[in-house]
Amino acid sequence: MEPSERADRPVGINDVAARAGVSAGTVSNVLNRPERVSEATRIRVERAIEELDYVRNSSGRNLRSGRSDSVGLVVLDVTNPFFTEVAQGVEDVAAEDGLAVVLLNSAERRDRQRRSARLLAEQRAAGAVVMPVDGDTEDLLWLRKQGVCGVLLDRGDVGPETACSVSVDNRAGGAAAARHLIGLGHERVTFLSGPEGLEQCRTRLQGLREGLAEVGIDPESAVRVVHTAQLNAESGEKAVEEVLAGGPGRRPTAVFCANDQLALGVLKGLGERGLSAPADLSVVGYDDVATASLVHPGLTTVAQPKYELGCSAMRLLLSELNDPGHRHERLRFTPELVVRGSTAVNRG
Amino acid sequence: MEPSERADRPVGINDVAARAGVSAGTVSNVLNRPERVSEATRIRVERAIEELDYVRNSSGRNLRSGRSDSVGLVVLDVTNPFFTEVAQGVEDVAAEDGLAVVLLNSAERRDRQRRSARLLAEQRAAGAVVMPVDGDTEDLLWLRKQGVCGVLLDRGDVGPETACSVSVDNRAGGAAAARHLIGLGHERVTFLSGPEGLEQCRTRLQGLREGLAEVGIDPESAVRVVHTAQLNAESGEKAVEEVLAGGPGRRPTAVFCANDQLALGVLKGLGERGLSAPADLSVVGYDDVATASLVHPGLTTVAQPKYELGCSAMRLLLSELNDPGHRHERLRFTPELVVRGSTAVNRG
DNA sequence: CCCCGTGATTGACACGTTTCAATACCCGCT
DNA sequence: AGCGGGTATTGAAACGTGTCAATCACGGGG
Repeated sequence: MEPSERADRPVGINDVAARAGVSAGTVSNVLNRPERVSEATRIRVERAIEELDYVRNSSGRNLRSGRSDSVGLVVLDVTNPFFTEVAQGVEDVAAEDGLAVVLLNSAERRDRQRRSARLLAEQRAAGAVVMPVDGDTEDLLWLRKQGVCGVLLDRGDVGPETACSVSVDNRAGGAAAARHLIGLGHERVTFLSGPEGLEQCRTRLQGLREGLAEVGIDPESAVRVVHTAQLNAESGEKAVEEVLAGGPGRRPTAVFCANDQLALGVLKGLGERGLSAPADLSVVGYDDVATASLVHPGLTTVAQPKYELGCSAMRLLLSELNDPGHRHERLRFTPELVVRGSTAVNRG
Repeated sequence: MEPSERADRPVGINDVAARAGVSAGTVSNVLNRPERVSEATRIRVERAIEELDYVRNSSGRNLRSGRSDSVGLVVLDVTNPFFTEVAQGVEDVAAEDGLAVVLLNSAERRDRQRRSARLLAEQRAAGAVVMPVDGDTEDLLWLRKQGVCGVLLDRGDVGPETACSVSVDNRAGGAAAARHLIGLGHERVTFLSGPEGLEQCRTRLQGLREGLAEVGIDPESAVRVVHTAQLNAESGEKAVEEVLAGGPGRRPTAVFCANDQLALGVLKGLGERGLSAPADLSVVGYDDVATASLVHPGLTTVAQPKYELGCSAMRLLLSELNDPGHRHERLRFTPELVVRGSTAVNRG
């Protein structure tokens, strides 16, 4: 139709310039600093852009500026609703600034985390929000050395002189669960943990113990710890047997799970054995994922501000990117206990 | 420490070349076609790369090649477990080929879908897997015109001469649900749909009707349709009232939900009214998300091969990218009914 | 001793954009 | 008419990489 339609070479800024009868620099100005160009030419250029269906090539732009306009989000498990809500927050805030979010999934594996970091470095990403596998912040530090500023999210620790970080007070969460259970008269509780060595699990356990100690209960004898292979429902279901074990006298009256997924698994496992919460066992989870309110009985759980976590992490990142007087910040949220039906007064 | 450590200008291919005493072209060859370079120099270059901690700049590479090495995945809702499982599949397959996945969230909004498309075009993404909002394939076509080859996933339709597509046979899914309910003696069923006009909902409903007609039941009188504002649990919960409405004689004995989220909401809503499935109402969902097996009673649902959906979409995309003799393909899965506790024989 | 073939390496250019110093233009004032 | 000052536009130079024709080094064969 249009005789000026060239071969299949994509249309570039020069084609637009030619069509509008101006230089490439002017087109660039129209795109980036419209105030510097007269209205007449601006309109002419805009029409040319429209007519040619020009879309700018960000490779060129990034090459020139040495910086890309996308940020990375390295997440531990895309299928875990906790992380996707965080991602939602990150993305919404990033969108306000026109930044694209590259979602990388480390699947809890160090090698994949490393690959993700390399990738972001190669892209010269503007920044990255990373939830390190297992508290391993090495890749984050490497990224920063490469000039990609990174914010630490929810796990691990680097000094506040090194990078921003946002986290939730896991100790307080554990203590809140403890106080709730004590208030209901529970004195023997099992902590259902994830794989050994996970920092967040350890800290939640620590909070639980401290909460018990506060009221004079000896944590050593009152809490027993059971480890699972993974932080998912299947593991929780399988662990029910072991949670309940220990002889009738020593059978716990409550279980505090490191994770909602685990807790949901426990609820299911109880049902399969003809038992139920809270009659046979009070169950407390952690995270407050959407499903927690859908099961019956509803899951009592320690709620984390997931969406806000993502938002604030991204805001800190934006501040570091745009604000020249930026000082690293260490943001810390306090979780809140949400009481639903899975816990009740101990009638043991 | 190293006196050769330059200013904070990032190290480029030229720095490596200088350090190794070769030309930039040779370094590039080491990186991209190692077989063309002698072993001695290759080792020397590799050491230089190591020593300088060089990471290549993909802006330059992409600019040169006119193509980036990442693919887009445009998804309707990052927080919906259905989509995240699909994303998992896409990502796993992409990782095999060293492609990065940029996850874009259209949040069911046309404008955000358009933004995502623009972004991918600007990045000159190698390809895109897109689940169009509301069957709107316009952006996909535009992307293809821009040279970004796109695969259509799960919704909408373009002719197979235009692009590859992967979908699930929604009609068969609806029919399977119908057969199951008929087998249990249900003859009055409500279809709980999403917002009006969603193609997938319409087709599932159509399948339901056809399944009923097969055995001589008149769909017109047997099925009633209730629409909700969104395809989420909250909407399902709110819709319970309306689902149950219609007077005792006309009260349905079963409800078929367009979505597991809706179905889970219905289960919750029933509980809040002192009712329960399947005693008061048999409930069937669609998708088989992880939660479906965790609630009590377990949710009978039409299972979609979510992970495989993602894998195949990405495979088709890879084929189009790498295989010169590629022919567009239209892949179609058949869903499978998973029977759990939320449905039972009609004792009305 | 020269020529030629082969394989390794180089040098220069192209990719599409932004930036910035330099220029062209216009207007009002002396 | 000439000049100063402001604004609009241009032209050329980067940015870091991949490619490819041209060159170089090295031996073997005539």
